[in-house]
Amino acid sequence: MYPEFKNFHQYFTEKALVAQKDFEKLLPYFSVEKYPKGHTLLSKGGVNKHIYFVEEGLLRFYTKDENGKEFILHFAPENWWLTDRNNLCSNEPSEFFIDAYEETSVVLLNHDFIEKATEISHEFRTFHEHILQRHIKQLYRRINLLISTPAKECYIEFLKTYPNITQRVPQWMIASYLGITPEAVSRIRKELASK
Amino acid sequence: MYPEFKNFHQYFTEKALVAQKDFEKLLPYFSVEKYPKGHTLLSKGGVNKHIYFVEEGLLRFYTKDENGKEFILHFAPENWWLTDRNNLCSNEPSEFFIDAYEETSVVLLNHDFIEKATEISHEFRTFHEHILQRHIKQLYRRINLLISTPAKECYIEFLKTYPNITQRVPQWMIASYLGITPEAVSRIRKELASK
DNA sequence: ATAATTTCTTGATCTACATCAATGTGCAGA
DNA sequence: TCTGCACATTGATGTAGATCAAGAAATTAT
Repeated sequence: MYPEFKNFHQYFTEKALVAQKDFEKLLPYFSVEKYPKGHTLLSKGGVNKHIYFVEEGLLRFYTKDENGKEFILHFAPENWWLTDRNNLCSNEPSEFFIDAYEETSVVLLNHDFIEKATEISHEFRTFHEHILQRHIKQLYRRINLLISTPAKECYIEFLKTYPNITQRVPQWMIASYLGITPEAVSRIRKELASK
Repeated sequence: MYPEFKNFHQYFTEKALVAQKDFEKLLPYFSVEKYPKGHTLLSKGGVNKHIYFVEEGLLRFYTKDENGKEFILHFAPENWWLTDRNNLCSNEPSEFFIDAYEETSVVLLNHDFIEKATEISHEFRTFHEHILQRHIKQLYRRINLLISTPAKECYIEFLKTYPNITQRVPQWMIASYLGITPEAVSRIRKELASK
């Protein structure tokens, strides 16, 4: 069923507990897109009101400093959400970049979808609120890690948050996510391996 | 008007653009509390489903590590919101602490208030969504700062976020918020003063 | 006011991680 | 298969900020 958005469907019915009949009502309100490796979905200064559900592949959300150095705020592999939430409500230009690191297919939603879905399905409404709250909590956890913990433990936490992503992205992206250098990641790994 | 929650009222009518008649309908749905300096509103392991609007005073939101060292995630002076959002939806015990660093009076809301307010006032609904999104954006900015920027600039950004808080809290709390030591804050200040 | 406690400053050393540089490794294209 | 090129490793050295320690200043308690 729904080969193009199997994960999305499964997520809605099994995680968000949205009834199949409600899901069917929502079919007209979203679309599926496929992006090649390296495709840019949002650049600094742009406006992008989409909410992405990653069906397959890997997106990354990041900033660049004056020298073009990238800082990754968030990876989004299969079954993750990604959006520049600021953009949703306002028309302010974004400070962030989003691009596809692998060939990626996404389910494309916008604010109307959320409105419609919360109207149709009480389950979705509750679930949507829940994921927003959980997202905020995760961000606080990450801040807490960054201000309280040395790089080695941040790396260990990273592995827990994104199991198997290590094999899919170059080391400098992990370093960029952790706020350290690729060399430091290499040494941390060496040390962890020796145990 | 409303001497006990003047700021709250002003915030609702002027910032959230809630009509006076709608505000009046909400009067039965919240209460005002006053806490003495040092009062603990939430401890790790506890559950606390309140949303606080700080009418007067100063709350802080923080964690502690195994050695009891505190890490401040968030200050909330007048006109700020504070809540352990995870707690709102679930009954999981909290990982965080909240306490009053000054004598503080808060407007106490809970999830029902938000439901009611979004039902009564479309303006509030939009505004509430907006502040959630903005909150997430702020958290990403902070993460971005932490992974990309040396302590001095983090300190400068802190001053922008919380003008005048410097005079109200000890230096170690600022250090704790920035993830550095009080000595480092002292040196950063000295350096900034010499310009 | 005096004592006690907390906070702030400053200096001396230490350490985690950065930077720079060289070498090694695996994969993509001719 | 050889040639690049991006990526990973390792070593040598530098530096921001930590830690430790002592004294000054400010606050709070007696």
